[in-house]
Amino acid sequence: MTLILDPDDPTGWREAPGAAPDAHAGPAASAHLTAGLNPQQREAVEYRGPALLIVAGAGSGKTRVLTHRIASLIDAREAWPSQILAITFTNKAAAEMRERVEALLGEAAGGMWISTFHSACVRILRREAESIGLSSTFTIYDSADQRTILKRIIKELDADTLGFTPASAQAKISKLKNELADVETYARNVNSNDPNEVMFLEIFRQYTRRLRDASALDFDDLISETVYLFRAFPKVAALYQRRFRHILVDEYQDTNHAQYSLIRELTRAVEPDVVAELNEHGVLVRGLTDASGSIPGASLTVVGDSDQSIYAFRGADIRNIVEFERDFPGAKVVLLEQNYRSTQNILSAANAVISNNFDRKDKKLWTADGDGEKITGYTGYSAHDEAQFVADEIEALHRAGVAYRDIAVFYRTNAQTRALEEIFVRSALPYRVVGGTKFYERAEIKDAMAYLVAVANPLDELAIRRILNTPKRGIGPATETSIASFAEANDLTFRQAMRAADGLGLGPKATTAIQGLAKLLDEAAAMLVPSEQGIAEGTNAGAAKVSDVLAFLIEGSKLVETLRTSRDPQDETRAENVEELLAQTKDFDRENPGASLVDFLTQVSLVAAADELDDASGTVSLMTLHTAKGLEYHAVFLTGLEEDCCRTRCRPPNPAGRLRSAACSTSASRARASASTCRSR
DNA sequence: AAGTCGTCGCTTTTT
DNA sequence: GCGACGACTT
Repeated sequence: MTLILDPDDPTGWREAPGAAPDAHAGPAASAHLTAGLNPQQREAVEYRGPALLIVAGAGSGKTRVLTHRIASLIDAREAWPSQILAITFTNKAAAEMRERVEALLGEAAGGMWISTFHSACVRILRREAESIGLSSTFTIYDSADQRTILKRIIKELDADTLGFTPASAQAKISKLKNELADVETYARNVNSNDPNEVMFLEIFRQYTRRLRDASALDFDDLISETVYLFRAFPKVAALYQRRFRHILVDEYQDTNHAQYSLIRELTRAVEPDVVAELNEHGVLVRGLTDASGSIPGASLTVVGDSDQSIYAFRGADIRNIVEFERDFPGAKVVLLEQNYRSTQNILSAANAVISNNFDRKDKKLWTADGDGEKITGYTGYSAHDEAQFVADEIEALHRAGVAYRDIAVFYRTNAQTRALEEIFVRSALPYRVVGGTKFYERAEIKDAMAYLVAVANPLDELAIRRILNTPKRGIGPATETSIASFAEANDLTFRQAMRAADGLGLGPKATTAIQGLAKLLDEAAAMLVPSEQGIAEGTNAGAAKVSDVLAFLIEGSKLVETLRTSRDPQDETRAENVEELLAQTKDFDRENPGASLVDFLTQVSLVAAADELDDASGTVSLMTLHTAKGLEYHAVFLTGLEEDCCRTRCRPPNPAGRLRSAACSTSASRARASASTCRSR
């Protein structure tokens, strides 16, 4: 293992006076960084110490506090930008936070890491991949990819007879990974008399093996593998523990065990023996060590509110925030209770719902903005009736001068958009569904992306098999199987087996087709090799741009051509979608000069629904309550509030025309979407 | 190998 | 109510 000095770590910080974190650093911030803050917000910005918990009720200005706190740390020279790691919930929130910090400081603050858990982990893993035997161009599998693999495994093992479905296996694997239980840990606890457990272990094993062989990680791996990396290689961990002196985590109530463990690893002190090793490798630690010769753990700030925990289904553990003071003894707690976004009527209604939660610490949100307009309740006779009400109300708001883009409609599940969309189309209301079936989930886009993935990561068998016969080139399942078994028998990768297609004894047509595809992918990969100068600099100089590679692949595979000449009328739209993807890669190339294909693929893998939201769109936004978290609108509609609306599975379909639907809207005041836990019974 | 028809089961919520 | 998948046909 080699330790390198982080390339984007400015060296100046070592010389700076007071660079070491110091709890008694004196008056913290310039006045402009605390101006206009209430006393509690100011306290949260100015507090200096190892651990700070900011309990921030909905709409209490926590983003403001976080950005001011970061700016204050930098402004007071208590941290260099590169020593800051801030974790946000979406990439969009990260970009906004960076802009706001830079606006406060009046200068660019490059080197700050502000990102989601997943983005930060990918960045670390790509850099340290070789330590854990992974290619730095590893693929990130989304849930559809996971399901495809699990489907194949379940079929091969006949596991469906025991009731396993791809979805059930995926959920179970995800749960285990979020609890940091890897296959071998699970294997040790398996009850060998239970055929279900034995079968699941086999599924888990195969799944793990296939991802490893393909050099691929799923979403949950991104977090857990980073934790394993840090635990197995203290010297690697020390690089990051040394670097990040201030770690700030937003939405802490929605962290799961793996994310919690990651934070614990990152805030761990570096022991003197490891400090000595860092020194030997030329990693500078001067000014960071304390009297005992160790580097103290980073200071940690978490922001959250247990009333706003909505991700328990993906392993979020509310104990992380409830037990923060026990985990980090001596932690300071600041409560933000003044709400700046809603009127009292809205707060009271929200409170009435939340107060039904058990185990709840009472919080009293208040506002100085007065009662405001009352919330409107409406009970419809059907989903369509409800949608019509919403549409009429939106029209009324619009006539009263509210812009469409300041209006949002929320629901629990994506399936609930249907009635709304029908009525909105009929009423000619401009709207946009945020999330749901995304652009990148369309089959033709996944095909084009699979070409890029296959070029970036030649080990990725899933990607290659997806495009093997797309567009149709006469390679059917039989041919596919014979390539796979040839690879297996000769210890080759699928890709290598394709290159050696001559020896497979297939028909001339199939052989030519396979070799043609292998050649296309190899040539595209060759375009990505940087020039000698680029290699010498360690940059991407001389490598083809993403859009050039994609254009080459589309041309060589006839992907768009095939769609254009197809008889299926829908294929014209599909061709346009692929062209749209090409346009997006051009935008990417322009906005990210020097970025690689892997950077593009990573970005696409990690976009959240809310990241796609275009603030200037001029349309009403439709989205799930989960997607809405952290967003803000002038008027919002909550639809489908009736009991049991989303659990049709266990109930017969609703008798026609008698579905009770409830919508409620708030307007003429700024309402902030902030969903709350609603545990039934 | 590709096209057509009929059956099953599925959806909370997401990085 | 829709889409994915398998069996069947050409």
